[in-house]
Amino acid sequence: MAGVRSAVRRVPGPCSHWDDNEADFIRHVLDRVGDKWSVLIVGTLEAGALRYSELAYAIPGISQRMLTLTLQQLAQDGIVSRTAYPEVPPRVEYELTPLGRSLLRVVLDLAAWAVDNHKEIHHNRTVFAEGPVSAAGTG
Amino acid sequence: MAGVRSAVRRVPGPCSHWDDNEADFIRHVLDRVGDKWSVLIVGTLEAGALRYSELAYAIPGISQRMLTLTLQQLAQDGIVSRTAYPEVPPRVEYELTPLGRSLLRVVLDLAAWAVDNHKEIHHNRTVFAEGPVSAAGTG
DNA sequence: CGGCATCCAACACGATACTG
DNA sequence: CAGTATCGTGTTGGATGCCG
Repeated sequence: MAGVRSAVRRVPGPCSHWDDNEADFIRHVLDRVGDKWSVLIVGTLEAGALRYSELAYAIPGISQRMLTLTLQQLAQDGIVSRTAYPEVPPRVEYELTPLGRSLLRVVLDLAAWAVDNHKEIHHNRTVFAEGPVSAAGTG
Repeated sequence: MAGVRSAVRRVPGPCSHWDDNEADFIRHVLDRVGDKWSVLIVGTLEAGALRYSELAYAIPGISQRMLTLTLQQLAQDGIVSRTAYPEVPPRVEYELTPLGRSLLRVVLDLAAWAVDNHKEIHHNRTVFAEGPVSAAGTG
């Protein structure tokens, strides 16, 4: 954790910013967290394990492709666990892992920030459209 | 904040999940947070105000197009402030607003989570490639 | 039921060239 | 220096159809 801040706080000098290594897997996590389907799925799974069709049902806008794809990604990262029951009518349940729950907490914080500030953001966008003037004297 | 949880915790019943309204602006925030350029810019601006060219310099991989575009988005949302100095050699400085700083904190938390868990995630992806078996008995 | 493969449209992004 | 406009392209993601 301290590693991140130490990498971030460095004044943007000549060429380097934060280490490419760190930015790399941070970007990877960002790809998951920033993906709306991932967030929606993780959020939906907060209540407990759900079947494939239940997820598809709970998240109206999603396509089978995206549902399957995102679930695979999340399963690969160990965020959700996939349990297939070898029954005649196939049944597969997805559930948040401990790692997934810790991610959920972070995502929830993010959502909380969004809720706290969406009014201000919306307001900013509105006034921006009206008069985005922002200039300063020459000195 | 409680609004989000209350919307999330509801068991995915018939058709509803979380309110479309909430998911809407959460998605909007996600579009910013999930965008690597936005994160990079916000992170780079942590140190203080920077000029357009300084940002381009500090973030090697970015194109003018993306830099301008992302900066506009961030400025519209009130995350960064744009100050143009009417000098002969044009000078424009970008700086995090209080809102932007609060976002930075959230992003930093996210990055911290990434740092804390990237080893486990990477490990999960590895073992997933080896033996992703996960089945349960019929009951 | 759960999942995968294919096709195709939309869009995001980068590179380039030009302006004030 | 700080952008804007345009074009080409790579990827994303939805719709469809088929299989265990």
